[in-house]
Amino acid sequence: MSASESFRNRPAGNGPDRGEHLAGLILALARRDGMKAGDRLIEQKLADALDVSRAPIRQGLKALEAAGFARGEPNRGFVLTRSPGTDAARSAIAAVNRAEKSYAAVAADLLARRLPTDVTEAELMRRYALSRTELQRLLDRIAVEGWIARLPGYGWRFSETVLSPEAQTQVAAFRAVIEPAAILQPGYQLASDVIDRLRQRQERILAGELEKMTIGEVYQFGCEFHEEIARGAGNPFFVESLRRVNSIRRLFAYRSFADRNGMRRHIAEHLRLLDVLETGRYAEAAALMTRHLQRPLSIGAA
Amino acid sequence: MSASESFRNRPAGNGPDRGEHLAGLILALARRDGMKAGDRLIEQKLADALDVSRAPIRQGLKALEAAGFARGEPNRGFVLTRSPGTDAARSAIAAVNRAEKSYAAVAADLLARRLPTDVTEAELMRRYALSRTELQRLLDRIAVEGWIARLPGYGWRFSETVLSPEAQTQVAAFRAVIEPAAILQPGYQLASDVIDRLRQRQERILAGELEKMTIGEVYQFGCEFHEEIARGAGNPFFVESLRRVNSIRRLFAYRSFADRNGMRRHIAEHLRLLDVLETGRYAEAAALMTRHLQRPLSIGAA
DNA sequence: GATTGTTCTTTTAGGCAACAATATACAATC
DNA sequence: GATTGTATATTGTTGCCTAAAAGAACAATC
Repeated sequence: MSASESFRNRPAGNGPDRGEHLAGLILALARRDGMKAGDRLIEQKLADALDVSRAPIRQGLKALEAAGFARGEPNRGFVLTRSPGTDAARSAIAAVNRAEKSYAAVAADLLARRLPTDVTEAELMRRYALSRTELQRLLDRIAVEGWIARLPGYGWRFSETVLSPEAQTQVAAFRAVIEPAAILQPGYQLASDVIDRLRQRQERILAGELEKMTIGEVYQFGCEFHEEIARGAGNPFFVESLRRVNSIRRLFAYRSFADRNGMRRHIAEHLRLLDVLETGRYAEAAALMTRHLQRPLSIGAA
Repeated sequence: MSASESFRNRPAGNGPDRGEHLAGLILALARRDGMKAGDRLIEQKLADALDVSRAPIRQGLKALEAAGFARGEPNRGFVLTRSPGTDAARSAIAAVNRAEKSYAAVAADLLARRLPTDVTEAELMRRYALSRTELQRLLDRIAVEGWIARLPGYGWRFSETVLSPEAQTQVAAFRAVIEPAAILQPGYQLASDVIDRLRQRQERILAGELEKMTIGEVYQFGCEFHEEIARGAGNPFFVESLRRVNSIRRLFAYRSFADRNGMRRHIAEHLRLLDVLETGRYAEAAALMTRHLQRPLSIGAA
């Protein structure tokens, strides 16, 4: 068998090791649900939560055990051995897979004008050393986010407008319309358990987790917060359009840095917003949201 | 060569015959631009307009000649022989390709609850007799429109909310927010040539073309009108989100019928809107748009 | 000078077969 | 009765190869 032979038919997966990828997802889930060391990791529950079958979950659990975060015993399944909120856990989660890396690379290259607006698949495959399928997945994802589109013939075209320098301002303007309007929709309501959950998470961050979080995580939580608020309108199109612009914002976030003080004020505003929403004063909440969105916080943290 | 041999490596194309497909696109373009019999069909112009190279355009022109809509002379290219607004032209355009048919079939099956929310590619390939690539294109398109998404493992999941019965109301509510807000954006302006073009098209429809148009065309023109208005805000995210919901509306439009009288009033409102926009009275225009969107016109014709 | 006709290269898509990843069904265990 | 362990069926991916579609460049023609 030649050296190159060993690369033939290499496993598909979404990265160097599908198991590790899933380990990260499981850990992230455990973290989000506030699980502690000693809690059981039930395969079917995880599978349902992550929308996969038990097979890949199992691989993830094995990888998690190998990394020292879980322990498995025969016929008893796996148990979390460490709190998923530690530094080590975070670095394990942060072990991004190939797909994510290529995504970031394309975004960076595009923003730095190192890519032409029109590209062919073969060109991209070479440039980022991706298989056809990997590239297809990547392009599909980008297409859904709206900053690339298939040309009728061969090739793809990047959206010029969506990634222009003005895009950030335009996203802000768009959000300033959408988000308050969502709150003002007739029938708007946010279930009290949702409010509680959001409040807890914000408080946990304010209490100390902020320092331990990566910029990506802070950004992620911010987006989820705002999307959850918008969801109260009971109209998926508001949430959808918000997600869409958030995915664009994330592109710019790759190059932004953290402003911890601004974030504190920002999170305080989130909590205030929750208070007002809880009492059903929606007009006031919408006004608050409008003001909140006007603050010129550094990009990665709304 | 065996019988099955002749099907091996059959041309890619987007349907039974790529040439006919392009003939349709060319005809539609000619129609949209109001071309008449005798006008020259310049290859490069068509190629640029349709984002393709001259090669496929050429095939389209030949197909058009074969269908009797154009005549080609050596070293002179092609000339339109009939007005593209006739019934025959329409049926030629309506000769939808396989891709479009599958799209419509999936939409219909889904709306009629004949499809489960979770589906696998293999299942869909069998059901709609599509090759893998054809199916991938179809799924990608649907994913961009936002009513299906890839599952982490095998298979795809249809969005339950986006196609629920309430979706139409929700789209309306969303548009009622987005469209007037777009007009109210600071710096909003609609170039006078854009206004002229829109006005001409609307007047042409009102003058008589309406009777000759299919429901799909009426719908299409309506969408383009509204998107063009939104474009005046100079913010692509407004236009983008509008396009997105319009593609959802189109799904429901497949089952709706025409209401010619309602449409007349509708188009009259469009013209009135253009008048107000032309004079820069944006607040008034936004109010007009709000009212316009509140009219309960039958679905396929906004 | 613009447009068409022609040629040549690049790029993409299809089919096939092997294989890896996933899902599912059922037995074993706590 | 719920959960884990295991076997089996199904699904999706990969690589290679060929053919066709698209793009680009250039000559010919009006």
